[in-house]
Formats: sequence, C-alpha cells, structure tokens
Amino acid sequence: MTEAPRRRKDAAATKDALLQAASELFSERGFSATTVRDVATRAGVNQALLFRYFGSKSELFASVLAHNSARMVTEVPAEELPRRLLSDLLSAEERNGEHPIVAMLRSWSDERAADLLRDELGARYTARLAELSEAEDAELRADLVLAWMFGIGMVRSVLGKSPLAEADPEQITRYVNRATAALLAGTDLSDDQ
Amino acid sequence: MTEAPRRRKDAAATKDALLQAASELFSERGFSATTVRDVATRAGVNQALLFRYFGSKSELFASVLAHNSARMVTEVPAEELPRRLLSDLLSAEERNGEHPIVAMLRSWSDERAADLLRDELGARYTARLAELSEAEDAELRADLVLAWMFGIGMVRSVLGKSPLAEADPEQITRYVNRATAALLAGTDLSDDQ
DNA sequence: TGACCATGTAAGCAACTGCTTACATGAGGA
DNA sequence: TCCTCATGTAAGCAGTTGCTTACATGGTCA
Repeated sequence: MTEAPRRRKDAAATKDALLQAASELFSERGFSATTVRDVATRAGVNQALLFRYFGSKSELFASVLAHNSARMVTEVPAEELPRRLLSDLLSAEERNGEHPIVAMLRSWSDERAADLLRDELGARYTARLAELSEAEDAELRADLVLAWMFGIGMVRSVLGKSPLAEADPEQITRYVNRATAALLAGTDLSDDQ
Repeated sequence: MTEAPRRRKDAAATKDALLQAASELFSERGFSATTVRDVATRAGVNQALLFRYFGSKSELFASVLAHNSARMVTEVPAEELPRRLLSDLLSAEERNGEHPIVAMLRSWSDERAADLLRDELGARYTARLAELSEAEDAELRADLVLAWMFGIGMVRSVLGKSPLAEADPEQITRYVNRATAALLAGTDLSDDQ
C-alpha cells in the first residue's frame, strides 16, 4: 500500500514494486478482477512499464505465483505442510488476505490463471504432501487433502460464509488434522466399503 | 446447445430458453466469463429480451441458482445429501459439466455472484447437512463437509488436476464418506487434541 | 561535458462489456 | 377485420479492458 520512495530510475526496484502490488491485488480480488491499471497505480508506476517488464498480465500472474509459493514450499518441511497450509489459510484475513494461496483461490475462474495454478500445485504442493503417505495412491490422498484445504479457504476467506468464517481456527484445525492424518496414514480402502 | 424451434411469440418459452442457456454457460465458464450476448445467442434470442425478463445479469444468475439448487435440495433427503453432492460433482464432466454446483464453483471470484452463493449455500445446503449431526457445532461440521465437496469439485472439475481428476469416483467416495461420517457423527473435540 | 540508451510517461487504439432505446411485428380480442 | 399491445429486433452508448506507440528524461560512461 505505502510505496517506498524509489530512486528515480531503477528497473529492479520498479519490477519489485510491480510484483508486490500485483501480489496484494491478486490476493484481494483475484486474477480477472485485478486490472493492470490498478497494479501500476498501486506500484506508483506507469502501466506501460508493466508490459515492458512482464510482457502480459498472465505472465505477471505467473511471476507472482512462482515467487510466492516457491518461498513457502521450500522453507516448510513436508510433515509441517498440512498444518502450515491450514493455519495460513485460517489467519489469512489477519494479513489483509494477502497470501499466495488466497490469490489462487480467487483466480480459478480465469482459464489462463487456472492453467498456471494446475502446474504450480502439481509441481509443488501435491508432490510434497504425497511424501507423507506410503500408500500406493499417495498422490490421490494428497490431492484430497489439498482439495479440503482449498475448499475451507474458499468458504471461509473468499465467500466469508458463517459459521466457518467465524469459527475458532484451533477448533477447525483439530477436526481437519484428525481427518487428514487418518486419510494419509489410513489403510487401503480399495476393496471394502 | 440445440435450441428447440419455439413458437414465434411466447414469453414463457423465451424465458425458459434464456434460463437454460444461462445455466449451461454459467456452468461452463462461470459468472464473469459468461456474457449476456453469449446467453442470448445460445438461447436463439435477442439480448434485449434478457434484460426485459431478468433485469440484469446478476438477477439472471440468481434465477439460475435458485431454480437449479432448489430442485436438488428439496428432492434429496438430508442423509443422502453428502453422497449425492459428491456423486454429482464426480460425474459432472459426463454431463458437460452442467450442474448448479459447478456453476457455483466457477463463479466465486465475482463479488456479486459470491453474495448470492453465500446466501444460497447457507439457506439450503448447510442447513440441510447440519441435520445430520447432533453435535453442538453441527453447522460448523456441515460447513467443513461442504468445503471439502467444493474443494474436490474445484480441483477435479474446474482445475482438472491429476491424479484427482482421473481418479475412480468409487475410490474417492470411499475415502470421503468415511471421513465425513466420522466428522458429522464424531465426538466433541473441543477440549482434547 | 556530451551523447547514448535504459528508464519512464502520455495518449490512445481496438475490442468487449452490461445495458438502453427507438422501432418492427404479429397474435388475439373487439 | 382491424387495432392494440405483448413480444421481438437492430443499433448504439458509455465505460472498461489489455496492450501499443511515440515521445520525454536523466544516469552513466567516454
């Protein structure tokens, strides 16, 4: 929001400012509701520079996604990931909703954004979550966990639906952790009901 | 897609055609990516009629939502609802993705659509699901179930992410039903870990 | 110092959007 | 039969969008 007074001509600082502004706005409004004019204005920069440095709105979105989620996935150990994902989602509103996951949640509807999301999720999150299970279908179980996280983020942070939106994060965490632990460690259910 | 040849002047038939076309398009593309021109064209009708009969794009969306999900929620008994929701979501692609739930999934990002969704979900789905639990926080648990359904639909049908997108519906259903049954029937976890 | 070129800017284009308006037409009652 | 008004249409308005272009500016290095 508050833009530091940058040096008058500094490409790197300008790029950073654009990236930061884009990260905030994509989280707040999603991909399609964020305009390049909004991003440039918040960055305190002429919008033509956005195209000079990033080429297009889609490429800007990809840059934001890569930049933000790379940081998270590499710095959090696999066994911490579900808990961390959830706690990030549950506390998103305290940070004005600015978070790569929330940016994702608000951006499915655009097809270009969805393509980027699919790759980003597969490469980073599912792969990491699947490490937690030794089952044959570990990746499917990981996807189910991921889907639940996203659904919760969606209903709580994007929709703001009660009572989930107002519920105690601790309580939600207890319910979800119990279920996901069972799912990831659970026995194979292929043949029983 | 295929528009029946309607009588030349028939307001009711025209309204129905618009509603049907809108239902399909909102499911395929979501609220904001669907244009009133698209809807009118698919219905084989002049777009000015859309405004005559529905007032605005948002009101058209609300009509579609109400029309479709009212049917589903009333015709399915509560104890069947989770299973039915899930099986509908999992088979969505076989019906060209046309389903009120899928329309919802693709439409969060727009704020006007999200407002309608929140009300629709609260009034119909959560209320119904909460009947299944006798716990004090039945509605929270219902929201968590709902969130999972939506997350799964999102990752599978909207994103199309592997392996969840290709997974056997039966298998998914087994995993999810086990977990949701435990969640809804489960003991109160307020004070333990 | 002076000139080059990375950096920044103003203006606008072309396409698209939701929605409105002014007008045509034809079914049904008198 | 003919007139009326519900029903349908063509055209366009005003605003927004992503992106481009032609030009200004000033930091840097010889």
